[in-house]
Amino acid sequence: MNAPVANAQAKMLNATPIAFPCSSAPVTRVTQVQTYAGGKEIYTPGEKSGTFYEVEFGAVRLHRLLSDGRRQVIGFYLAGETFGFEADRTHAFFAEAIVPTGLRSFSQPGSGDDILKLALRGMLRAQEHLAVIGRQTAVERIAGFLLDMANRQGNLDHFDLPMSRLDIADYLGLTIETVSRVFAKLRASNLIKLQSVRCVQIQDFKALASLCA
Amino acid sequence: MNAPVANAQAKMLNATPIAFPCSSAPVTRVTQVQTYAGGKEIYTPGEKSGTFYEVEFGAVRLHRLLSDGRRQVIGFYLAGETFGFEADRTHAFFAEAIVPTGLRSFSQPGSGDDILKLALRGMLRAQEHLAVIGRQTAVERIAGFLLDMANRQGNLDHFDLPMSRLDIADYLGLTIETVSRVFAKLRASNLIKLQSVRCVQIQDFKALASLCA
DNA sequence: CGCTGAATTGAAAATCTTCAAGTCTAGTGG
DNA sequence: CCACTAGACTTGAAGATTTTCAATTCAGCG
Repeated sequence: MNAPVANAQAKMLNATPIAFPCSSAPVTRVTQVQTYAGGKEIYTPGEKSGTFYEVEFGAVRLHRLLSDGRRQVIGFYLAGETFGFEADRTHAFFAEAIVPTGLRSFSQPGSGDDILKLALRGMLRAQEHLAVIGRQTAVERIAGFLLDMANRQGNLDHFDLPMSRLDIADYLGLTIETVSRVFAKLRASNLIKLQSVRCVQIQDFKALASLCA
Repeated sequence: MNAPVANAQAKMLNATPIAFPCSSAPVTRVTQVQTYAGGKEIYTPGEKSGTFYEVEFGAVRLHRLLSDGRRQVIGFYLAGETFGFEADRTHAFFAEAIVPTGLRSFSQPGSGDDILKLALRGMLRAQEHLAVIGRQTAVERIAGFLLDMANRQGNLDHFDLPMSRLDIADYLGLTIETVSRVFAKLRASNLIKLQSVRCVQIQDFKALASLCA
């Protein structure tokens, strides 16, 4: 198995979040790391917000449920990325660990500057998401998604896809079957290679980028 | 003709932006109102940002161009709404007046609190946009779009659509023909009524909302 | 070794896009 | 006042893409 990053702590399972102190405080007071098993909820809609989380390792998914039972994935957060502050005093989404995940939480954001920087980054991310799913075809969306994921993991030769195909589908506004078929097509065209189902190697960056319009 | 709001100043045309002083300063220093004819550029990508704009009347569109010539509309801003600060020091999008429009500009945002509030509101709007175009079918997207527009114009019985069908299409990731057909279908089902091409009356709020999943 | 959930694949049906005519409407000029 | 025009909008039909439903295949785990 080749997954390079996200499964590093795969052995640490089923633990309800356990807090433990942690030294290197980057921005503010309450600094601790909690670990979550894959699939564990971090918060739910309606809970009061005000706490931020930085992903130490693993991956987090934000989503919401539509009234017909479908699910919309709002975003993914990888190691080093921050989430948890939303526009309201109250959370609008579900946050879940996708794989075993460590989160550093900040119950008091530092200066107004810090929180502003985070808000702007959050907006940038939302705009990038918009840019990807505003495209018309499934191939364009998935190519854009893969490039974004590669970029966020340092443009390594190969990288993890910690989320399931269904997560990707719900993120891109497609069905799981379409996602699967587009992956197959990209692989058949030698644009990507799947080292395993959830580990992608981009073989032709330029060609992939040209698909994103 | 029935357009209630956006064309109030339709007679004021072709003016290159003209600045004139204005008294009621809501937040900060440099306060003035500029008017733009429909179709006039407000700023372009690459310009340095730092100035905010509040729409006094009219409507503004943010968009960007894809490499294949297609256009993505990032958002619409109606009277009372604020735009212009983006994640970077530099604008990432085109901003254009859709109809004759008056903008109050703030070259120095007030306190950090003010700018943060605006950033959070901007993020909320981006998330709502995501929620709308993340849906799978054209009917769902347009129903969601109409409800959003109605909501932003005070849930009046009828409201303006200052933007063209093409603008709507580029906003929702659809073609102009699909937008037109869905409007026709909604009208045929008595969910909406078109008082004119760009003035919508929602006849069945609940039914429309139920289409949004 | 056989589960079980995830992922892939196939075929038919539904939806959307594309291309090609129209139609409508506001603005112009006779 | 009325035609005329240009641009926006609508509508039709064919083709392409995507979804849906169903059946396999695959991978990790007891």
